[in-house]
Amino acid sequence: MDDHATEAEFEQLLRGADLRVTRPRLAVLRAVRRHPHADTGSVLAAVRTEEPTVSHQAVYDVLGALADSGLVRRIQPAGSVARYELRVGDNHHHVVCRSCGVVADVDCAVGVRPCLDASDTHGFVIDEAEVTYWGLCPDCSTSTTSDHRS
Amino acid sequence: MDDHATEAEFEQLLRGADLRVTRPRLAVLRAVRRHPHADTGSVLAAVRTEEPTVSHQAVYDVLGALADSGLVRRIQPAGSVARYELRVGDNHHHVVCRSCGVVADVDCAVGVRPCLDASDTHGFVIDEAEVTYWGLCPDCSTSTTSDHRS
DNA sequence: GCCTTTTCTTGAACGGGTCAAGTTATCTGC
DNA sequence: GCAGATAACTTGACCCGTTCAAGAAAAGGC
Repeated sequence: MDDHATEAEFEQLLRGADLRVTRPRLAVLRAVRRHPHADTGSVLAAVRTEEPTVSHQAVYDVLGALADSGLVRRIQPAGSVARYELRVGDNHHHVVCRSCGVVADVDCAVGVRPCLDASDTHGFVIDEAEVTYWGLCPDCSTSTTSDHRS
Repeated sequence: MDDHATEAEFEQLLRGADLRVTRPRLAVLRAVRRHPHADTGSVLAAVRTEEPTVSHQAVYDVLGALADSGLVRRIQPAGSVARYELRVGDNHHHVVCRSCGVVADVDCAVGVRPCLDASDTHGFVIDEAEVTYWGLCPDCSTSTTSDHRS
């Protein structure tokens, strides 16, 4: 992997968002890039493989700051904890497995801004339409017992 | 309100789902009908105005059982606790206010099963497409400070 | 290099939701 | 109607993701 190049990109991203460049932040960005849709705990674990001293609070803070500046996207399907991904600004959506909870990316077939024209918005000013597909992942749909969520 | 009629309907619904008819369950159904998109705490409070002795655990159990049988629908926008509604099976969606969190119903303009044809589903067997619109409610979009979420 | 401000560490606390054991109530069959 | 079987409810403890608060550390501007 050309980590030097992306490392510099991450720095650019942070500076562009008026965020200081710190080791925890770079480590979080690397972790989210390596583990798309990872929850906070997984990000923390991944970060600590490179930066063992980073606190869990730092990871919460960093993920919050990155999400606020739009550098990462936070998703949270019903019944799941918060998950994060680097893919941002391309209006893609997610499939969630009802059985094991795994998440995958889906490009919406309709186009760039699908379903954004709701029929009656009750006076809401809408800026985003988020689509979540629910179903069973390949593994869970072929297994004999179809539901083994804890 | 013609509560006798709907009371009988609620009984039918429960029996039809192989659920015993109990006072807590009827009270929860009434509460959800009266307070669409209410969270568990609000449902509990509403239930206790009629059945003061109902435990919080009972409300969790009842809402879970009703949701599992499809008598109520559970929604959980990112950053929100679980919310419940009686409107079921009509494939409607929700607008959520980014500022105050209020939820409103939206009939999708596209049709009965919008966006259900995802471009590449990675082998998932999809059974539902859930659309969440994000924006500002009328109150929050007209107030001077546009963001006062706690 | 120094100063200001942001960021991180430490450690406690919060709250929605769940677990578990025992009691109560609903329904079925007589 | 009544008794037994089983589903549902009460009580109370507990879990865990997330947040709060205070002080220490480090990044960036001068």
